[in-house]
Amino acid sequence: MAQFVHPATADITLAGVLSALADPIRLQIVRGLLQESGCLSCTAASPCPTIAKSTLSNHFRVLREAGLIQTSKKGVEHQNAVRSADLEARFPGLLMAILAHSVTDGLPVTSE
Amino acid sequence: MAQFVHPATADITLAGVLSALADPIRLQIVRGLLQESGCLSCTAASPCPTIAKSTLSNHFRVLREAGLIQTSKKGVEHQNAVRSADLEARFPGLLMAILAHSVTDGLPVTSE
DNA sequence: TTCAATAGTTCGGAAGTATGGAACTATTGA
DNA sequence: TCAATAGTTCCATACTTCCGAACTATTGAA
Repeated sequence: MAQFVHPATADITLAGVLSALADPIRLQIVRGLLQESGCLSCTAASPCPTIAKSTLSNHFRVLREAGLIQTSKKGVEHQNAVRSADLEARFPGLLMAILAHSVTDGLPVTSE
Repeated sequence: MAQFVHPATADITLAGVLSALADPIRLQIVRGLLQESGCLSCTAASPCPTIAKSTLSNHFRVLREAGLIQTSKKGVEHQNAVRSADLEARFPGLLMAILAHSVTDGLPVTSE
C-alpha cells in the first residue's frame, strides 16, 4: 500500500470532479475536510457512522483519483486533505462555486 | 404524452445538477443548447451522431429531471432550453463556473 | 381517411458500477 | 508475540447505463 495514486494537477478533469462531487456522501466528506483545517482520517471524515468501511474506502478512492483530495499515510491512519490549491489552479472558482451551495443539498428550501 | 415533468426551481438539488453534468455527453448538450440561443430539438442537440436514440432520450430525461433544461413539445419535435434563470436563482454562479471550464482542458469557451 | 416518414419514448437484456460483509494487510502498543 | 485499530481488497447482490427493437405521437401526402 505504499503511496497512493494522485493525478497531477493538469490531469484533473472536469467530469471527474463533477462525478466525484455528484455523490452527497462525497460532497459532505469534502465539506467536512475543508471545515476541519483540511486533515482528517477516513473514519473521522465520514459524514455518517452507518456507512460500511469498504464503502467509505471506495468513496475516498474516488475522491483521490479525481484529484479532489490528497491522502498520506501517518501511522495507522490516513490523513486526507482537500487539494484546494491544485483545484483552484486547474478550475478557478469551481470548487468554491460548488461548495458555496452544498449546505442546501438534500434540504429543499420549500415543500417536500 | 402530456407535458414533461420539470422540478420547481426550489426543488433543484446540487447533487442532481452535478450528477447530470458529470456525464461528458450531457455537459456537451447543455453547452450546445446555450450556444444555440437555447432552443434545439433532441437530435439537433446531440453532440455525437453515433449515440443511440434511446440513450439520447435518457440523457435528456436526466437533464430535465435535474432541472437543467426545459422541454416543450412543438409538433413532432421537442424543444429544449437550458433553465439558465432558474439555475442562477437556485445556485448563483454555479452553472457558469462549471461551463467556463467545460471545454476539457483549458480552452476558453468565451472566445470560441 | 389511410399510409408513410420523422421525432422521441419505453422495454428488455447485457455490461458496468455501488454497496456492504468477511477476510486481509499494516501499524501501534502492551 | 499478541491484540487492537485503520483501511484495503474480494466477492456477491443490487442498482444504473447503454443500446437495439418495438412503440407512440405528429405531420404531410395520396
